[in-house]
Amino acid sequence: MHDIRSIRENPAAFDAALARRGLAPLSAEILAIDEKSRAIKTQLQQGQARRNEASKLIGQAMAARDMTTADALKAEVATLKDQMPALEAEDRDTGDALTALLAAIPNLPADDVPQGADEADNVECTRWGTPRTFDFTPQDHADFGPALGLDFEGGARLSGARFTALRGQMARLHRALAQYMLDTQTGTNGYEETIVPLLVKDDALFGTGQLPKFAEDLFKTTDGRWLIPTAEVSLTNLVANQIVPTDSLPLRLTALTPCFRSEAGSAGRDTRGFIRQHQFEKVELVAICAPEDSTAEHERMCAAAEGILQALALPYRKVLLCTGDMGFGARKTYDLEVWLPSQDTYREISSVSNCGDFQARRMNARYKPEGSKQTMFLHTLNGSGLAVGRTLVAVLENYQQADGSVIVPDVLVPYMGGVTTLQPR
RNA sequence: GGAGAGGUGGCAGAGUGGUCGAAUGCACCGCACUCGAAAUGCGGCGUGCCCGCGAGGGUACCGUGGGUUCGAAUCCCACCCUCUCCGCCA
Repeated sequence: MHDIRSIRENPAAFDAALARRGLAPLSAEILAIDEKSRAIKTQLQQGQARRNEASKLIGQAMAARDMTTADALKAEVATLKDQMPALEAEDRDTGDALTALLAAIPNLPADDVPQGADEADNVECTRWGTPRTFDFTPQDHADFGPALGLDFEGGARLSGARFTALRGQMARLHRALAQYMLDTQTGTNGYEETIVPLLVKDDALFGTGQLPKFAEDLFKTTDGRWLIPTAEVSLTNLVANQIVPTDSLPLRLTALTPCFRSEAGSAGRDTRGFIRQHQFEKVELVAICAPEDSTAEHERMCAAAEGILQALALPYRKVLLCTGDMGFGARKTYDLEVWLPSQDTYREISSVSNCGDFQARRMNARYKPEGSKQTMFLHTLNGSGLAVGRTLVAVLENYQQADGSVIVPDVLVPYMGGVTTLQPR
């Protein structure tokens, strides 16, 4: 959500930032509505002021038994009240229009975000690890996975496309990955373990920016709630409408949850395999901090996500997203892309974003800086640390052997009850 | 799901139709006293929005949304949430 005052003060800068996102200028339209809205407000409030004043006088007149004056004043208020509903409606309508307009505008990119149209313009920051040289042709996990317990057919029978069941050693490996990630983020990296609701109300999704624009990407329950598409929604909204005690900042939270996405816009993409599912698990990282700390917090969070890939010895690259590829709420995003041998390319496995005060404004999450009487909006950040399903795919593909078995990465062996290899059946 | 009680400022807690944005206490801030602190005294102390260069003025907000009334924290309706008891249940 954008601050109408900053748009008022510098409409040109606002439009310039929108242009970086590939959007047409909006400040003129916004400010026209804003001006109209304020004019109506002023008029309405003058009416209310007179009504309040007259009502007090009526009280006094009646106490003095001066019915003539009281009746005259009552008549005046009656006239006033005839006009007010129309003004009230107009006030509500312009206010709603302004909110609707502002709520649909994405966050503005940070200055150091590269200009670009789509993912082709993203900038690679670093590469870690060297893709393994295979002495056989590496297979797609969708092909050798079923023999190891990836049950695509079972999932599809139950629930349709993009649902998968995991069985036996595959389920165990998935659990091992999730536990390892959670242990690392709560231990080494100091994020607070959190269990959150998976069903949330409209307000929560508005707060993080999924609503009102992206309802079609979500699943909705019959009682009007929504399944979370990411634990970012639940974790970040924990501070919604709160004034967070300054000494508790930064808040660093993590949660392992299933995530539900309708994938409405991705028909035909990644239809094979375990890459793009309606339901998948993810260890999410969220940080809530003071504005001056969010840049450092962003780097810290990204490092926390990278640590998992490094511990698993999975080659990856870190990419700085360009203006055209960033999500709605982000002002700066790093993607981590893991090497997938079967695709001979890097695929997204984590996205780490600094949202600045964009989400905090939408959900009214504030703090009171030391020595200040004024509350200020917090900064919010979120990142995957990591997407468990995609990490499973990366482990399978990078650790596959010619015989269809998969070696378990060293750090996971304790989580696998000592099992060192997944054997096809 | 049924019955009952209740939702007021950072917290506790008054307030059942007019001068209530709201007593009082605690917490907090400033000042005085003190070498300093405590205690005490005095003063201050909610948020959003609109108007104004400013001083300041206005408006809205007592769970949420409607309604009655010249006037609503207070009356009416609906909904949400919390607590207690009963039922059911992982």
